[in-house]
Amino acid sequence: MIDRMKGLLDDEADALFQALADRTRRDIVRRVAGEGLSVSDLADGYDMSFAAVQKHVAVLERAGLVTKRRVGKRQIAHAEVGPLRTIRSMLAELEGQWVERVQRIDDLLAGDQRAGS
Amino acid sequence: MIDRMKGLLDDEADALFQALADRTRRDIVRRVAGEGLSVSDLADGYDMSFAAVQKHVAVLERAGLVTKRRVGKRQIAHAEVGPLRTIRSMLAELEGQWVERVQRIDDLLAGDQRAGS
DNA sequence: CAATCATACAACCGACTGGTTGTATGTAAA
DNA sequence: TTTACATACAACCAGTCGGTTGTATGATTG
Repeated sequence: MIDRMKGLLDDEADALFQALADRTRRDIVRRVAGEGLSVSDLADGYDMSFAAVQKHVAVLERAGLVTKRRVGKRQIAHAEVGPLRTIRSMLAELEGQWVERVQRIDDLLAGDQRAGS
Repeated sequence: MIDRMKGLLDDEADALFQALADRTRRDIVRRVAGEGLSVSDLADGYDMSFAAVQKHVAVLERAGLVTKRRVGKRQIAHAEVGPLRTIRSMLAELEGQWVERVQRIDDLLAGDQRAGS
């Protein structure tokens, strides 16, 4: 594994953890997890300006956790589950000595879903 | 579930994700995962001052990811695996394969996912 | 077309972060 | 006790973050 690749992985991990290190952004991910929501609909749910919510969505988008799809004049945000699994496998690695056991549990719980990032 | 408890959980999640949102701190967790390491031994591994590494360890300690145990004049840092599992279950919740079940629980217990930051 | 709604983005502000250096304290060894 | 080593902590600095307001652009509706 070349050094540059490790840097990229670290960049991705930085972005993912940083994106989730804010309760509003975690809540946004939860709310767009099922069906998508427009940025305005999202913003209505929080006691802050539209622009603030928009910036939160932008952070999630840059981290790859959310994608937007334009529908008419609205921009619908959807959660991307792949990066979440990436984080979970990173955490599994961090757990170290328990990594195999945990991974086995994950595979069981994930069931139909593929496990690689 | 009272509102204050959700706030505490959010505080914990904020601290955990924030603590892991730095590659040096993730590396520290990796390095102390098996046997512990003194702060100086840790600091030798990074191209930054001892004080900087010490502050990273302090952040991990505040988040509960690392504990220190004094041995002689050294302070040995150990990784705590519990909080890592806490994060992993939070991520599992976010992933949405359990979204319906989780949503039902949330609706029963609180109803208000919206977090005024 | 004009008017309106949804989004984007820039500029600004206070607080926090990640690093530095310097100094103080505690423990061990001579 | 003196010396040296390991840790703690305060003060400082530049950059980032989470929020604000204001303005501009895009798409839908009258």
